[in-house]
Amino acid sequence: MDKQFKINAFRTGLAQFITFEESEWEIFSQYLSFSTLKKKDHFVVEGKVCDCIGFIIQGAVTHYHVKDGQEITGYFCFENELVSAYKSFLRRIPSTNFIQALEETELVLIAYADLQKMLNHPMLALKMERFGRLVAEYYICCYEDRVTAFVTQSPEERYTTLEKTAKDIFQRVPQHFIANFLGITPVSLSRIRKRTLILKD
Amino acid sequence: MDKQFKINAFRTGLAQFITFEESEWEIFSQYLSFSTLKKKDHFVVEGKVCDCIGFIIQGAVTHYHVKDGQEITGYFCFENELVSAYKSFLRRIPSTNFIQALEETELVLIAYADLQKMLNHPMLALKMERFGRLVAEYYICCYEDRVTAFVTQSPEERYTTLEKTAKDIFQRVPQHFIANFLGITPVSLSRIRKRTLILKD
DNA sequence: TGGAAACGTTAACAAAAGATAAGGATTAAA
DNA sequence: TTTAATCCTTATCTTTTGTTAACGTTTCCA
Repeated sequence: MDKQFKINAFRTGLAQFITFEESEWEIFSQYLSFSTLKKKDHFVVEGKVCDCIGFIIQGAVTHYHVKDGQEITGYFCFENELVSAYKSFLRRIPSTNFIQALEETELVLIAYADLQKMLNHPMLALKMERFGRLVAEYYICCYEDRVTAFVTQSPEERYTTLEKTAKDIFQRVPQHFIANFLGITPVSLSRIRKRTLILKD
Repeated sequence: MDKQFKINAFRTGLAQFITFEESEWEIFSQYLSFSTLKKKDHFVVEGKVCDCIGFIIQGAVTHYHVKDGQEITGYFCFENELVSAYKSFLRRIPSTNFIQALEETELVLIAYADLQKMLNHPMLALKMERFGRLVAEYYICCYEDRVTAFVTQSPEERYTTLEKTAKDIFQRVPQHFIANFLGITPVSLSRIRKRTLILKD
């Protein structure tokens, strides 16, 4: 995939958070790098500090933990979303989970060191601080909903909500990943689907 | 409680995020206001836009949802922590939950409108953007752990972890609130406690 | 293209959690 | 101080979930 295309797509995608003036973009874009993950390639590995934030131009990734030798999927990201092991990235500590490409995935990357340089760059500092703030605030809102769902809803309710609000995920992600995401086992999700399907008639 | 004391405590407490120069503090502190909540007073009510971020000088609050007429506690905050219904505050939408004082609680407040003024204040803008970013990043890290716990751990494991890492909560918060926080019913938590107590001998 | 791996469903059983109610202890309030 | 409210525990029963394993499909490679 062409770099210029990726850069443009990135700029468009960032508009949900912030827009750069030409002069700012010229500087900002010099700090970007690019990466293509093949299916099953890892973006982050447990035990290593996550060094980049990625923006997905094309493709999809999963976040998963390994517990007792089992992989448990906690999250997915698709096109036009940022991806990183944020706690690891922000605190510079080893990641506790893996991030892996579900399909061939095209990314634009911002390295931690480069982000720091931009935060210290007189022309960019204010905008980058704001950019960081808005991204972080965005995730807070997402997380708030997610935690609320775990606290106030049953697994079946969480499934029903997901099925209503993000039906496309089911076309794109194996069902047992979605089960993990909902905090239940694949077998249990299969049962819930059967139950709720009958009720729909 | 004396305002000057509260302001000083606030400044000290903010040091976990950011430190202000004298000149900055003079401006910043003019935007602060103060509040004392009596036990059971609400900081935020469902259906209303949350207008402030509070910093707890003294006291404790709970976040709770009402579902089918039942109160379900999702979170607690204590001294030296910020409190707000963030999604409501940030997006200017009605809150989906209540925030209520568990004890008499002393707060320093930043109103949304004032925060915007500070973000536009030439002397303060950069620092406030950074402040906002760091606070939001802090919560992302908290939320990441919380969601991970829901996805990868059983209720019993979540209880055991909490009991290890934040035992003091049990001295300060009714147990059925903690049950909600863990995503289970009070009856179930009581059983888990009995189970794990026996295993300890 | 043939064999292996991955995936979803189902069954059977065990374990855990939810719902409801009752009882006792503590705390708060009238 | 007496009454009421709050809180935790326990018991019983129902429902749901977890666990393990089997089966048939589909997908993926080698």
